Amino acid sequence: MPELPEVETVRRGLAPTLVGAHILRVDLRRKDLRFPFPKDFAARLLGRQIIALRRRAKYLIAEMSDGSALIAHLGMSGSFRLEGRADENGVFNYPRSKNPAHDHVVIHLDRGILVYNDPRRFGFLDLATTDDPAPPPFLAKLGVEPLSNEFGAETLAMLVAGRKTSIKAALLDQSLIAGLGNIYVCEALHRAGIAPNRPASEFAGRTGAPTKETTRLAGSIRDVLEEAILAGGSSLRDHRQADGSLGYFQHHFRVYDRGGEPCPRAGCKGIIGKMTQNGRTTFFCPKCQK
DNA sequence: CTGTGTTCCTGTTCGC
DNA sequence: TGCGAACAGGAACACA
Repeated sequence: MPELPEVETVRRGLAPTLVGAHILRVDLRRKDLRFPFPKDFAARLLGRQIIALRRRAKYLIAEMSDGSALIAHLGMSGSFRLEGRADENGVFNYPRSKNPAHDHVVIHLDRGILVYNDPRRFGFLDLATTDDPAPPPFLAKLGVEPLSNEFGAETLAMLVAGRKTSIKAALLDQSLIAGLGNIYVCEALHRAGIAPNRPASEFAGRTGAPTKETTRLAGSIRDVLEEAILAGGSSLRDHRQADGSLGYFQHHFRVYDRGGEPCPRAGCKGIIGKMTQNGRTTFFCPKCQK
């Protein structure tokens, strides 16, 4: 589920409750997720107040009153949920449901309970502290934020220059552009009418000036992310009312997971195809993506 | 340094 | 209907 738009949607959903909340208790229900929890993880969060909830690429960052920060990556199947109803004594209880499978971390706040659930455990939580000025290496390696002002056709052209790999693999590389995943790369390439297996370096432009294609691609990336965030925001209410397993944006996909269906581009008679690139499935229209 | 294949894990879907 | 195989939104890691 979680690429940049999903993480941003989660951030917006959590922020009103988390920002300003104090951490009263942290329960780790296993010793690791993808990685072991950092030393004294729970103890170091205790008593802190969350003063901001930010997003960097697919990471959520909860900034604490003491300058430390809780960093979360949802991997493939991670999610946060809030259990916010107090009992008659004003105490928040966990668990409220009988069988909370894969609830690995339970953070008790003064205004609710934040639960991290992750069946596949590809996600992880980390803590950046004030004693250690160097940001965690996985944040330091991240490339440009695709919705920032830094990102545009010129930046994209520069980033792919000299790359021997496909444009699809380049767009998935988090050290170049940070936040795109398999779905939105497929979607952006379709919108831009670009074949996923073309060499990335073709989008560098010959004279340093971005080509029309590169400009179109940069625009498509921005558009699809922004639209997905809007749709995610509007369907978050549904997500809360239902019991959690509904995706946010899948009805808006034009190619992803639509192999065999007609291409939705106006006037295009193509049929959406499927191929594998670098071990990931690519969906594309062989007719209008050149 | 760059590019690619493997690996971690469980749940869901697919094909026989 | 049942059951094993294939596959899934990610990315660190090992290696060519």
